[in-house]
Amino acid sequence: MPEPPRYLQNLSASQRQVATRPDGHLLVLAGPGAGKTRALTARIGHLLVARQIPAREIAAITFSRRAGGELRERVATMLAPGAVGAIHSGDATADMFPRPAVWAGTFHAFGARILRAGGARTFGRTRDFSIYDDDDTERTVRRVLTALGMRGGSTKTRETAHEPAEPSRTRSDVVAATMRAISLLKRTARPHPDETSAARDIDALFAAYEQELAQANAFDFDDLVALSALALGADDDLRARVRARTRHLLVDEFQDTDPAQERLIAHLNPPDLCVVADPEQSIYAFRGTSPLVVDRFLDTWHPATIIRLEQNYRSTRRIVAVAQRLRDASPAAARTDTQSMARGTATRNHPPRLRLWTENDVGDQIRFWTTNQPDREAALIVADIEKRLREGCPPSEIAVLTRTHAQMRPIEAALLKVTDLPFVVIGGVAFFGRKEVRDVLAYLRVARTDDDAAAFWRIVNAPRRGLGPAMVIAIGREMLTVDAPTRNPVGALRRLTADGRAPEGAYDLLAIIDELRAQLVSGSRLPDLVRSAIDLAKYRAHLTLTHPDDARERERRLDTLAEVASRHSDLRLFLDEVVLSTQVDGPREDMGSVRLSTVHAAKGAEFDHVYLPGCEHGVFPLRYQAAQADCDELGSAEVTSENPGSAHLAEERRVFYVGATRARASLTLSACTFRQNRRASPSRFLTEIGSDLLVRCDPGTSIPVTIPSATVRRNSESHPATRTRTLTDVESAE
DNA sequence: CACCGCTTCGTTTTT
DNA sequence: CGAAGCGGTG
Repeated sequence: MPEPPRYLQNLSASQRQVATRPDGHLLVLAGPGAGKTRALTARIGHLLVARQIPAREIAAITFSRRAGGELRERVATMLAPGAVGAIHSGDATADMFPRPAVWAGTFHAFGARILRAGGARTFGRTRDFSIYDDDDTERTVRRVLTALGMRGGSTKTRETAHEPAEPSRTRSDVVAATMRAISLLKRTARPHPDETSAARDIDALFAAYEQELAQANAFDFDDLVALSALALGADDDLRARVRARTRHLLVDEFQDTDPAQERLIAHLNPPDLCVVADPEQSIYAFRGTSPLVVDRFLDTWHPATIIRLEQNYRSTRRIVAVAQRLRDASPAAARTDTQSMARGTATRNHPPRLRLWTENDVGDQIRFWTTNQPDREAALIVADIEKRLREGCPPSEIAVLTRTHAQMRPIEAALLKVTDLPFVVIGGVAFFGRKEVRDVLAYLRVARTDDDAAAFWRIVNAPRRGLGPAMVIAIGREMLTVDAPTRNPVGALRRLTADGRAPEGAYDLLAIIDELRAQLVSGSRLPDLVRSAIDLAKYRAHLTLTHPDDARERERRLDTLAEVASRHSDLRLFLDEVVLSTQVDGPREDMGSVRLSTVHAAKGAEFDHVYLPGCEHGVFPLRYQAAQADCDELGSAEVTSENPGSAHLAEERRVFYVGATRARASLTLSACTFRQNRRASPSRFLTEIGSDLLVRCDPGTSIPVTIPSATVRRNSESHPATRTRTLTDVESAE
C-alpha cells in the first residue's frame, strides 16, 4: 500500500470522508473538539492536490477574520511545510492571491468583495464606497431620528411611583431598538421595506436611513451580505464572475448563518458545497440565526450527504459527559430525536442528533462551588488561577468565560490586584473600537472622500473647535441646499466658511482635511498619514485634556495604530480591514495571557482550564425582558411561535454548552448566593448536568463538601434518567 | 452658543 | 467607565 498523501495523514475515518467526498452537497455535523478545521483543511488539500482544482475556484467562509487566516495558513503548511511565509495571513495584498492561496474570510468580507467587484453599481454606489460599522450606523440613526422629529420619548421619563407600566424609553433605548429593527429587517426579511412592515415608524425610519447611506456612498454592515446577494441576482456578468471563484465553497460554523447569508449562498449556487455545523452551538439568535438553518440546508440542497464527527479529541471524558448531558437537555435535540425515532430513521430534513464520545482520560472532577457575592467569587477564581500558574500552567491555557460583559468587572478588578498576572480582556471594547483610534481613522476617512458623512460628524468637533450642536444643524441645513448627488457635509462647511457664516474653528478643520488630502494624493505612506492626522488635529493635547488619567495609554494605542497601518499600502484596503475586523482580530498582544472573555467571543477557542462564573438563575441563563418583543416580531418566528419562553432558554443552554466545551482538562463552575443585593439561586443547567457529574466543593478548593442527604435525594429523584446514565455511557461508546 | 464640571445611570450576546 | 443630562460661565 502506498502511503496516503500528506493531507490525509492522521485523519479519522470520518474526517477522511469529509476530505475526499466528491462534489455535491455535504453537511458535516461536528461536535466540539471533533477536528472539523482539520477536516476542512484536508478537504481543501484534497481539492488542490488530488483533483488539481485551481485555488481560485475555492472559497471558505469562516466566522472571524483570524479563523480565515488560520485556515489559509494551515492549508499552506499542509501542502508545503516550511514554506508558510509565502502566504501571509494578513490582507496586505488583498487583491492578488499569491500562489495556492484559497480565499478565506467572513461573510461580510466576502460580501464587500462582491460589492467592490461591481455589485455596488446596482445600488447607485461607486466602487470605492465607504463601509459603515455599528458606530457609524448609530450616528446615522440618531440623525435620522432627529430629522424626523422622533426624539424618542422625553428625557424626563422619571418613573413616578404610580406609573410602572410605561417602560420609560430613553433616547438610547429608541436608538438601540431602531438599529435592531433595521438590522433584523436587512438580515431576515426582504431587502425592500416597501411592503408591509411591522411598524409604520420603521418604514419611514428605514427609508430615511437608506437615503442617508446612499447619499454618503456607503453600505452598512448588513448591506454587505444582503445587498451583495441581491447584486448577484441582478447582475448576470457579476454573478458569472463570482460563481467562477466559488465553485467549491466551504462554510464553517454554518449553524450561525442568518437568512441573508443563506440567500447569498443560494445565489452562488456552488456545485460543490460543504458546510460544517453543530446545531447545539447556534448562539446568535439575537441577530437572526436559528439552529433550524441546519434542517433547512437538507431541504434546500437536496440531496445532501451527512457526515458526523462525534469523537471529541479535545476534552476529558468528564467534560464530554457534561457536554452530552447538556445536549440531552436541549429541546431541539429532543424534537429531532422523537421525530427520527417515530419514522425509524432520520428524515430528510431532520438530521440524526450527535452522540459525543472520546477516548481521552476521565480527567479531573468537574468542580462547582458557591460563594456569597461576585467580589468573593472573583477573588476565589483568581486565587485558583494563581495556583495553576504556580504549578507551571501557561497563562494562555486559562480562561474565564462569562455570559455578559458586566460580569467581567469584578473579575478584572481581582486580576488587576495580582501583580505580574498577565491577562487580556476580549470582547470589551476592541482595539479598533477605541474612541481615539476611531477618531483618528475618521480623519483619514474624511481625507479620502467628502461623502463619508458619519466620519465627518465624528470629527467635526473632536477635538473641540467651537463647532457645537448649533453648527452641526447649520451644516446639515446647508447640505440640503444643493442637488442630492453633491450633498455632503464637507462641501456644506466649505460654503458656510466661504460666506463667512462659520466660526474660526471651521477654517482649521478644512485646513486639516485639505492638508491630509494633499498628502494622500502625493502618495504618503499610511503610517505617516496616521501621524499627520494626529498632529494636525492636535489630538494628543486633546487626549491629555480630556483623559488626564490614562492619556498615555491612549497615545500608545495611536502609536500601535500607525504600526498596524504600516502593514498596508492602500488606505481603502486598510479601512476595509479595520471595519471588518472582529473582536478577536485586533493586533495580538494576548499570547502569554490569561483570557477573560464572553462565551460568544470565545467561540472556536480552547483552553486547558476554563472557569464559568455566574452559574445562577437570571445570569446564566440570562433573564431579560426588553428586547424579547422586537425579536419575536421580526426575528426567527419559526422558533418562537411554538414556545417563546423555552426558545430563549434553549439558546442560553447552547451558550452554556459552548462555554463548557472550550475546556480541555478542567472545568470549574461557580455561583453566588447574592448578586446586586438580591438573592440568587443556582442555574438549572447545574441540575441538568447532574449531581453525579458535578462535584460540589468548598469554595475555592477541590475538596468535596458533604451535602445534606435530602439535597442529594431531591436532585437524583428529579433526574432519574441522567442519574443512571453516567460516565459509563461515554466510556462504552467506543 | 459653546463648553466645563457636575451628577446619574445603566450594562445580552456581535459580524 | 461611558454616555447623557443639567446648570452656570465666558
